[in-house]
Amino acid sequence: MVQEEIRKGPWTEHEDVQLVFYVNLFGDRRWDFIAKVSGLKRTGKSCRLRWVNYLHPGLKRGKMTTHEERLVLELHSKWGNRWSRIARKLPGRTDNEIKNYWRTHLRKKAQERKQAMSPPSSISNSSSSASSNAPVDYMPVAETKERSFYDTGGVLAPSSWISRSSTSSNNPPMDLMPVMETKGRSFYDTGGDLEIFAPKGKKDKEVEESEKVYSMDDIWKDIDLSENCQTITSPIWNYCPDLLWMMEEEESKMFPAINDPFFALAG
DNA sequence: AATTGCTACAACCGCAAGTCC
DNA sequence: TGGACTTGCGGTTGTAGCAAT
Repeated sequence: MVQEEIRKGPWTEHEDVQLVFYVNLFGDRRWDFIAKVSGLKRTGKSCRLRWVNYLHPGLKRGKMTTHEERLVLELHSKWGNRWSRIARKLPGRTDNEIKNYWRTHLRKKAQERKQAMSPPSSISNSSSSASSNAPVDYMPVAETKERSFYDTGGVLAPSSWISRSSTSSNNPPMDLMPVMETKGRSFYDTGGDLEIFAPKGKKDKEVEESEKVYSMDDIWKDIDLSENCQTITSPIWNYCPDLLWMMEEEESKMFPAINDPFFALAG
């Protein structure tokens, strides 16, 4: 069999646009299907990841607020490395983002906290073992230069928007806008904007549980709020605000696959 | 100015759970 | 009911950019 070549590595802008288009068309569930019909030489998995972590319109970008930071600390101490679960409590943040943030920033904070709370007993001195094998990541952290991420009043644009030259460099510096502390509906809960393909009755216990703490009323209120205000969305949407109508116009040119009989099914 | 080490984050991998037939 | 397939999750890696030396 001739196996089709699978692309890996950084996504190009064109791939992003294409993925956004097809997700709008088919919803954000059937990733293998999307990967196939879109003509992207990516796996469904890869498409999903790109969407969830980068392209989803509900994504909040920019620095974690102190509120979010505190929340992460609290929830992590409660749940451990259940990143997706923690992410559900921070609308607009992804599990990946939180995971990364934890590793680079909060591990130390958590450890300090823990030490402050418990008497200084025998603290293991394995500071070099910042290895990822450690169970819950309360690692002793060697004395390092600490950037004051706590007192960033303003919002710094992530370097990826400013100076990354490869994948996302062409995206706009949307993070220069102030980050609003809004709580949008976590996209993990929704299965995306289009739920036509979403499996029914799949609401897990965790979500229900989380709703006890963060009620749907709150969530929808927040959505209203964030819709009225100018929500910061993922870059591709800022970059191509008129993406959808543009797509309609361009689709036949840009994505020949759209004319496939396949689309008759979905349309 | 060049080098080195660190930070930030996108993306991949493997596994487990869920769904479909 | 069980096997194949898909999706979701957590862990890990790769790399660009920046600051310190």
